[in-house]
Amino acid sequence: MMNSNKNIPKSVIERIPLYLNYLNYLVKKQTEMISSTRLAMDLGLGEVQVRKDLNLIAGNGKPKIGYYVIDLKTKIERLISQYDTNDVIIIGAGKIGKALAMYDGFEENNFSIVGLFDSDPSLIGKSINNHPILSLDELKKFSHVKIAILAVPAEVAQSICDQLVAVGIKGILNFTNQKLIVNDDIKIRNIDIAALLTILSIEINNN
Amino acid sequence: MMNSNKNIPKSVIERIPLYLNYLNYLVKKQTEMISSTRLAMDLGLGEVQVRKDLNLIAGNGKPKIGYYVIDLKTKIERLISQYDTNDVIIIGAGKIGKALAMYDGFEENNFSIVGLFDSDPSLIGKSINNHPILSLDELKKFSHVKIAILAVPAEVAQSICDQLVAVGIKGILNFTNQKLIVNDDIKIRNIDIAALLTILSIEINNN
DNA sequence: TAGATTGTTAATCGATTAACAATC
DNA sequence: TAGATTGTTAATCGATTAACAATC
Repeated sequence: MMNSNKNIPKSVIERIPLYLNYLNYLVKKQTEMISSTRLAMDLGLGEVQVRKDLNLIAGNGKPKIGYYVIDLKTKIERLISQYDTNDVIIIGAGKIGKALAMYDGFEENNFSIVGLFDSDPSLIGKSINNHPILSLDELKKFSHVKIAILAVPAEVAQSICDQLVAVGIKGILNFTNQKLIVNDDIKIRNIDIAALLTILSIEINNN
Repeated sequence: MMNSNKNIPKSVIERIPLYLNYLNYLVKKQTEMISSTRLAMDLGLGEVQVRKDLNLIAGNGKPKIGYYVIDLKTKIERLISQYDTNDVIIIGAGKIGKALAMYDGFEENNFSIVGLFDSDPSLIGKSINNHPILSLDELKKFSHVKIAILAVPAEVAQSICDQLVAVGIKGILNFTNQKLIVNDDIKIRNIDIAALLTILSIEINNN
């Protein structure tokens, strides 16, 4: 089974969700074709950049015509779902973990929370938004899961991260402000709301 | 009142929360001095980069000695709090807004949720985690607030964004996947959890 | 065909890193 | 003083953009 990996650069990968999101909107509007010019305008990107990105991702724009919406969407979805990355677990049922478990919007984007874990014995057995809180010992039963959302105290983040990797997790959405050290086949993305508010503050104050 | 604005580049601003976070940790450990070498190692950054950043931000490292922790922290905090950006409002009491209102961790980082708004009349008057849900008409009473968290449906995001700007908001943390068009004195940061999960999926699938 | 749009090659830009000078 | 660490100048790298060629 040939794998046509063109090794997409990080900067391009980070724009793919934008494209996918816009393509979904076009599908809903039943738009068949889209030009890079239009796409660039609506997403606030450079049009050459869009063309380069789409060419790299899909490689089949037609001069004078543009790109087939469905075709682009299919190509992008193929990039995403080669392996099953729809099932996601949340580690930590504290403030953030709880808020995430309460949030019901994952399904809309084809992600599904299939487990919620905590190390606090007094929480285990309770449920948040129909997600029973499980002990970390049960992690091994979730070995098909590739993505974990990490929402534990910073002090234990690295050690729990190591446990996750040990049971086969390949990608971590890290809500802690602890920098995680992992092999480079493990992918990490960090979300820190307070950090983003801080950045906004600095930008506002810097005129 | 002289303003020693060195016009800090975006890439540097984005690292400042990392530094601040680490400095807080050092203060807690009662560490007085820190070298760029050490800082770089612990944060996973290049040491020349750290030196350049700190020099730009604080400009007072001492060869052979390093940087005074307290001094660095003070300099960074001065960047942040020239204007009052501690008070934050949340717009939208739907899935995400609710989850954010439930999340109690803002105070730890000196941010405080001072208002929660929604346009749905059936929600107004109710409370989430002791935050009463207010009508958007009441926005004008919050004119001292500079930062808003936007968590409304994508379709209304731009028009509500415009309203926010009209009442004096200078920075928006945008949880919608709508690209917001604003004057460039208004600062925007986007958070899209689904997009980050998608990026992780692609990276995992791309080997 | 002519014109609109894609695709590619070269130039530019910004950020990072390397090499080295300055200094406590 | 010698050595460790900061600060700066130049080189490198990657990503974006500009100019233009290819093509439906």
